[in-house]
Amino acid sequence: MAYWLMKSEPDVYGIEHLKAERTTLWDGIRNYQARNFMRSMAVGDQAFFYHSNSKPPGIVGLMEVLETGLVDPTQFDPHSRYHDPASARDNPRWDCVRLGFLRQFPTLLSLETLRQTFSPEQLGVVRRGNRLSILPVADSSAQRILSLLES
DNA sequence: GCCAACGTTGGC
DNA sequence: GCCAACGTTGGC
Repeated sequence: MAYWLMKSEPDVYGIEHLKAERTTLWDGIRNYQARNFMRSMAVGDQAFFYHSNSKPPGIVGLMEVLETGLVDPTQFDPHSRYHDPASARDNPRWDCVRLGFLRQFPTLLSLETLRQTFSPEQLGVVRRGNRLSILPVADSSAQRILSLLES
């Protein structure tokens, strides 16, 4: 079982939304590197939910990968901000995964604390200017994050 | 609002 | 294939 970190702006889609919905399609990813990380996800993997563009930014919860290799429907929706006219229905460019709510942490684990704990090599999200919205998290880092949240 | 750190696009 | 221009993310 692998760990991931997935960013979302809480105003757009936050942990509260997922808690209410129970599961969600993680669509709208339009970055090839992030897409490829999604493609390497397996059912049963877990992902930290990271609130970006919020005060303060940080990890707020934990999700579970329920389904993989799903076609992202928003690429074919002309009314969606994620519409991609260059993507063909018989050869979709973008896909997504279905995630399930596991838990919301009682406290937020801030980016500042993450920076104090991890180097950019250990945890990509702490690197300044990292725009990737989906990142792998090493097992040891995931355990460290979980232990920080317990204390 | 600024800017770092990219990714994308398009002319050549 | 190179590279300048431009766009986006996201912290501060």
